[in-house]
Amino acid sequence: MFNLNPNTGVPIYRQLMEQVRRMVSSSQLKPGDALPSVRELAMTHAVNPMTISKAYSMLEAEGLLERQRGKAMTVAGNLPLQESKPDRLERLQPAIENLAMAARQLELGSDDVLKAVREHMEKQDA
Amino acid sequence: MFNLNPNTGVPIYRQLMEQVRRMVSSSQLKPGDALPSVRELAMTHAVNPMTISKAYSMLEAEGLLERQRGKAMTVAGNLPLQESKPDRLERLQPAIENLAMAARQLELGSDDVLKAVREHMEKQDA
DNA sequence: ATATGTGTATTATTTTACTAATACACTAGG
DNA sequence: CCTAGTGTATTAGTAAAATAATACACATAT
Repeated sequence: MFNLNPNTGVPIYRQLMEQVRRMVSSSQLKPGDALPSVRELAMTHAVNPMTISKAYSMLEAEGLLERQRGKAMTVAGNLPLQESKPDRLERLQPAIENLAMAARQLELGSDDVLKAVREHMEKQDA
Repeated sequence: MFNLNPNTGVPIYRQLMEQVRRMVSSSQLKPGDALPSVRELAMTHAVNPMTISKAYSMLEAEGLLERQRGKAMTVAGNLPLQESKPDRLERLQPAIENLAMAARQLELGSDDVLKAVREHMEKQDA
């Protein structure tokens, strides 16, 4: 469900927060949906439970998740159903800027970059 | 010349290392070329000089840079002139994978992603 | 020689991220 | 009631990242 890589330099709890935000934004996680348990995520990603709990707590502080004693964390109920495509494209911008910077420094033109992106995403769908 | 953002979670010295590697790979930095001085980079990016020095030292340990006492750091002289396009595309992969993951979680299709990338890169060239 | 420019070593401090091992409060099902 | 499942608090420790303030060794141009 999530993709947590401890070798990117990006803190694990930050990776998780960002990915939850995206999936809520696209309604792959809808209001009321339960999130994977802290211990389960910690197990499958070989990470300390408190690292997961930290991400969940910060998302609750943001108002994105709701906490109920003794039960699994759920997506907050007072959220717009799905963000518009422009809003989701806005969330994609940092990844695009990062890609564009790398391409510029590698002196790869938009044609080469677009081809590489297309090939990767088609492989993904298959 | 470089783009160092302290808010991404990625350590500054790692950002710098990666960007130097890319520009050497594309021969925007050629063997013998001097790099910006530690103090200059530290000033313009509001960063501690030792943070820059750490990146330079690690790149020297990699064999990418050469150090000469009292003089500026230079690109090592024993490097292949420019990496092939396939090799540079290989270096682009992490940025592509990151973009594809974000798109998948945002439920944005390849058409929308490609359009957004194209628009961003065209704006860049202008 | 002197001044200015390299990178670096040193020492100390602060902040952040992550791990570890327990224990607690609560919910739900048998 | 009891057990297994939630998230969390607690306390402690380790490691990484970045800052800060000096000081050193060397090169280069004046």
